[in-house]
Amino acid sequence: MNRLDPSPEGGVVRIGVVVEAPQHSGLLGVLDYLCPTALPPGTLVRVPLGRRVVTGVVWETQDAAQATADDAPASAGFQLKPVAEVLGGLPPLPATWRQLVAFAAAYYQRSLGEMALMVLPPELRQLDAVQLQRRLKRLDKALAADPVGDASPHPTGASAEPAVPALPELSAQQAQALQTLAERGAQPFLLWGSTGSGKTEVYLRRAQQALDAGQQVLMMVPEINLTPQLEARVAERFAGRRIVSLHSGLTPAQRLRHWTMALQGQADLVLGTRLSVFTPLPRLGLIVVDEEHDPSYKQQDGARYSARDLAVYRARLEGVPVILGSATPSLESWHNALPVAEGGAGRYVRLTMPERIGGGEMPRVRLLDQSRALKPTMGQAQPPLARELLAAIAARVERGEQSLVLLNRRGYAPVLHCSDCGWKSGCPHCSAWRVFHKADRTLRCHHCGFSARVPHACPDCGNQDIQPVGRGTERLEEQLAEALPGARLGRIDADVTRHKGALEAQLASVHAGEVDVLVGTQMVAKGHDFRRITLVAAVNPDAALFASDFRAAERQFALLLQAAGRAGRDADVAGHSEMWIQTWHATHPLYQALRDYDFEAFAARQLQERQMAGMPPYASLAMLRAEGKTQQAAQAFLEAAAQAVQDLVAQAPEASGLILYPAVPTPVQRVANVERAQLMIESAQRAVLQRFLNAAQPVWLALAQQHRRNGLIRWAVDVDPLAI
DNA sequence: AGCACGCCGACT
DNA sequence: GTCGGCGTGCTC
Repeated sequence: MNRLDPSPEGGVVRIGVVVEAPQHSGLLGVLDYLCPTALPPGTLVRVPLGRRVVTGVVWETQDAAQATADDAPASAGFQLKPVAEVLGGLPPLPATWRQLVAFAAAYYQRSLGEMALMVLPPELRQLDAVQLQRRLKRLDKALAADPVGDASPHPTGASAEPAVPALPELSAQQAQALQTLAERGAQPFLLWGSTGSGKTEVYLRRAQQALDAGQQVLMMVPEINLTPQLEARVAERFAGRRIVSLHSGLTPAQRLRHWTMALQGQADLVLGTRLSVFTPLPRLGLIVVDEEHDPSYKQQDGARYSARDLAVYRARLEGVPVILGSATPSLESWHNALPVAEGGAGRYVRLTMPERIGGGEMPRVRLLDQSRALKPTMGQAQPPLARELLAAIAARVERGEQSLVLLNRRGYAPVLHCSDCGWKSGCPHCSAWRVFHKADRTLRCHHCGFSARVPHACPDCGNQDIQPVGRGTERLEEQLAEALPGARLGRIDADVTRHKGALEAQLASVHAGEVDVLVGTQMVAKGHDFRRITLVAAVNPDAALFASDFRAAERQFALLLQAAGRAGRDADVAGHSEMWIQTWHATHPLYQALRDYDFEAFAARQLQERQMAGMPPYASLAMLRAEGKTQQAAQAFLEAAAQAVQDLVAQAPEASGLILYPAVPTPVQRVANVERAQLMIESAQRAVLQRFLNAAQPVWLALAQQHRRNGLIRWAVDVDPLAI
């Protein structure tokens, strides 16, 4: 032991450190190391682990003498190693950060170390003390040279001019919302406001108050690249403050720099995506979650956390207000904001802003009954666009107004089909069709990326006549071009956006009026402020009505309403703006509610269905997912997992309704030659589900070990799954 | 997860 | 004779 003690005073302290180690590594919890001095919890260190040195976070400190007095089972039989080095120069991560990470790890069933290290900037995990010191010195120099501005997303050379922009006048409802915010203090708020009602202005005003009070603000958005306008607006409004962005699109060095500025209190406002919910902010005073219903707040692999839910938890932890904003709140948030007297949970304060700023009306919704509209042309192979809709678009082209046609499916056609032998363009590695992309003549699998040139003839029978079936955005663009000669077409989807700068270029040409008809997937429905669009059409919105996923309707309603919000943003054109829904089910309640812009009615109906079906927010769900070499292997593990915890299920209180459903293949059963299956777990009480998962985890861990040689590849628990 | 050790096929 | 495949096992 003596040779491990480098301290001249002879004092050795045992410290607990968390390192990046997934739960199946067997290294759960906190690892013990020796250190000459007691490092405060939250300190970043480099520690030896096996034959390498890894970055870790000091979690707890214990006196060595005291430690030996305790039984210390974790280190029994181990020769404790000393900490390799301390990553000095950075303040320790705050206690609230550690509490947030600990909560997230426990709630989402991941190891503490994995959670803690995963939410640090990736670059930080690579650097040793010397390298980090160098980075910090450079940052200090840059900040000293430019007291405010350099690190902001829009560096401006001449920022000496304090160009205070004139603040827009508040509407009565904005003023009311701000007053309620001021009165109710540190609470969760649901800001329910129509698109165009000025939610952003409320965020900015409230943020201004926090900044003036010397506090930091965390502002979260679903996807930063899709909302460049918000970023610009924040930068403009708070020109005198240091604003940093935090998202996965940054270079590793930028991300480290922005994160460091947040931790050191140099950044006043952090604008970021879901990963920014973990940003350490010593002076945090306000959290904003914009478009809180957006599915991108849920991490979809690894530790599957919900940044929106963690934001609410964090706000309570730190005693600060959190504003969740949306025109179409998630039913969870809606239920939380509904007073108890109205059957809700009454946990959030609801702020309502029903009117659009400037008196602009939402577009009139027109439900176009396709079963009638398309009858005369039913003989054709491909259902075109309804004549009525084409006429409406053509009229707008003539008037110099713009139209947006929404189709949530990219590519030319979702599948190719041989009419002779029945061959279809399946993916050899997945249980899915390969999509025909006409632009580059490929058949592409959207699940595994497998791509090949489109064949000239049927690969099975040699028939030359293979037909595209169905329609994607490419084909829609082509059909519109044919039907509207002379109209200038534009398209925005993931294929266009793949090329860097293409999205910006395309948006700019729309804004410049160089596009008459814009075709796009859901990504165009988000946040963009198109001034001259007076018609939005959804041409294939019905699939969501009958999806097996209980959240499909909620998502579709939000998407359509958000899309409608793209139209009529200028009051002078709002009067004749329209939202067209080309549907086979015009009388469906979802469309009826949409026609009346009645989110409350839609939500009430959905909540009623959820309650009857025992679904969230009236029940808590977890999904046990497995991947295997065969479907049988994946399902065998799930079934064994359910079997192994039968007694735990039996122990749960009767009223909690803890149910394990049978193992089933996932909706897309095979991806990249990996078979996937899942098993749903449900309980009426979140706490019961949590206790159950905590108890089941070690059982499943051991079981998975056995099943690995039977073909189990991976498994994981997804708490509060978005899709089922 | 990494990174070892460890035992069986085709190459400088 | 070695280089290298990835199967099992360990890391405070």
